[in-house]
Amino acid sequence: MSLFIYNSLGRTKEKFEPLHPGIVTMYVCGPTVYGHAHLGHAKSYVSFDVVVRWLRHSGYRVKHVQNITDVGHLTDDADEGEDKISKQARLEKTDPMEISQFYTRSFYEDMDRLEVQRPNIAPNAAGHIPEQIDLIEQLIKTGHAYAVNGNVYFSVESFPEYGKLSGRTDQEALQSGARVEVRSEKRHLSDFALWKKAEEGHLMKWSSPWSIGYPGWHLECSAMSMKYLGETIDIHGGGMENKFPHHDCEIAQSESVTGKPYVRFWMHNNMVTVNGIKMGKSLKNFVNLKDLFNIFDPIVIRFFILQSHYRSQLDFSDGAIRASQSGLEKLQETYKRLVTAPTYSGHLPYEELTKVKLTLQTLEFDKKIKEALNDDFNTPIAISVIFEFIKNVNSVLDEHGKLQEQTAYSAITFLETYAGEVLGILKSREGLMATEGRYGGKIIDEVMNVLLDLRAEARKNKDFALSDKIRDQLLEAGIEIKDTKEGASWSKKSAT
RNA sequence: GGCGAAGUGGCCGAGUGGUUAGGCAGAGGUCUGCAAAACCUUGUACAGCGGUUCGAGUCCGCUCUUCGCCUCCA
Repeated sequence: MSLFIYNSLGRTKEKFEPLHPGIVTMYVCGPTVYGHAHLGHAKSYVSFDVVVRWLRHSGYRVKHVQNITDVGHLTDDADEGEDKISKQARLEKTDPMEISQFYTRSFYEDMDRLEVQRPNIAPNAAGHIPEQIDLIEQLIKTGHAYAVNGNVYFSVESFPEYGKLSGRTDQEALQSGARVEVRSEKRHLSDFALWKKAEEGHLMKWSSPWSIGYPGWHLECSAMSMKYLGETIDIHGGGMENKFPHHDCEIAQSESVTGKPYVRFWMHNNMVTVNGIKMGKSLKNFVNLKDLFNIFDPIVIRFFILQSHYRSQLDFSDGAIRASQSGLEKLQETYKRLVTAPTYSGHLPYEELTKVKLTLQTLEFDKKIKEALNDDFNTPIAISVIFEFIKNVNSVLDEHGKLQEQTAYSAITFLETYAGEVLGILKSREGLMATEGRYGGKIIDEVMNVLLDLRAEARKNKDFALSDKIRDQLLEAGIEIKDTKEGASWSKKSAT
């Protein structure tokens, strides 16, 4: 069974084979660190995290590079020429470096909580100025770039394929709607900056052969991708909004220098809307992850994201997340039930054996879920397979109250592999058994066992007043009791 | 204006030429001392209008609507 990936370059699903057998080189556009991460970051990085996890699960060594953009892109508002990080630094009356460090840490905090595995290499743009200057020099030398007044521009006309990713290939047509050209030092309106001379008061600047200034917006990805992964990489991921101009510019810069394909597979994830509307700074509807995590468990957000396909727009709403939360709880509960279910060795009576074997036949589920993930990382389908599976697990446990050892083992393995290792939506066994954290989960477990024993005894003596009192009071304390065939169990009720 | 995506049952959200997506919510039932949970049953949805086809949410055309990008943005 082969993996097929939708390649934005060509807009079709293509069979994926890495350039070098066994090793996948992958670059994902990272965040600009001038503010806390929001829901859009979550969607992007959770999606690509599953890509990495699935490739690794499939046996590849994945070399995953994700940049940190700490050289701010230019802002478009009144503070002309000032970049985002400089601006934020001025607002916060501090050093740009401090800003980018602060938000870099904040970013990883949030990603960690979302169970996003960290990249192998996380290079930052400010730390790779020489590499970027070097790339510009090569572009000038080969006639693809020119310097004017301390600025350097890439000459779009020198790269006939410019725009091939986004489909914006006809540069003349693109210009036709534009206003009569303001006298520009650029040779062509579509030419883009590789190096900008720093204006008065610009905080982040470096010396270069052309001026004291800073690199253009698109350069860092090309420079760092080629430095750490080579001239041609297997996968480059990013948000759809970056197709043009960012990714098209990357292609132009890189391929002009190397003469080789820059990226074999371009993957673009789609955007988040909030209650049906684009999430945008101007609309003031950015959903900050730190705020969101106060309301919902980060793993619920992760699950919510993976319930839709990475190439689809995802609409965020309170109701939708709540629905996901209920669904995920069911999955977690079933896993817990499975892990704690009594098992027995030996054989089942014939009719039970056939039933259990048929219903918990994991091979079939294994095949289905592999097919889904190999089909352009179709996580919604993968999740639906997991739900079918847990329904069968519950069904068998409802009927028998116990599982044959081998069945239990393969069922647990199935969940831990796909829901856990690949999708990252399963809480660890320890996390399920105890209340999280440092407050002595183990002790609480033991106290709960005492309470549950007492209640079981009360029920046995038909002292329902007492047993209900225990149940009701625990519920008030946020602990829910469930009576199943395998005995009573408890779980923390979700906050909402 | 240019480039692109999409309109699916109460909600979210897959799929795609003929067979159940899945989750949440709802209804009925089983189980239970009661409840919760779980399980079983239940929903004949694919924007509208034409066309292709033995057969279309699924392909084609038109219409309507929504959304994204073209300016920093995941």
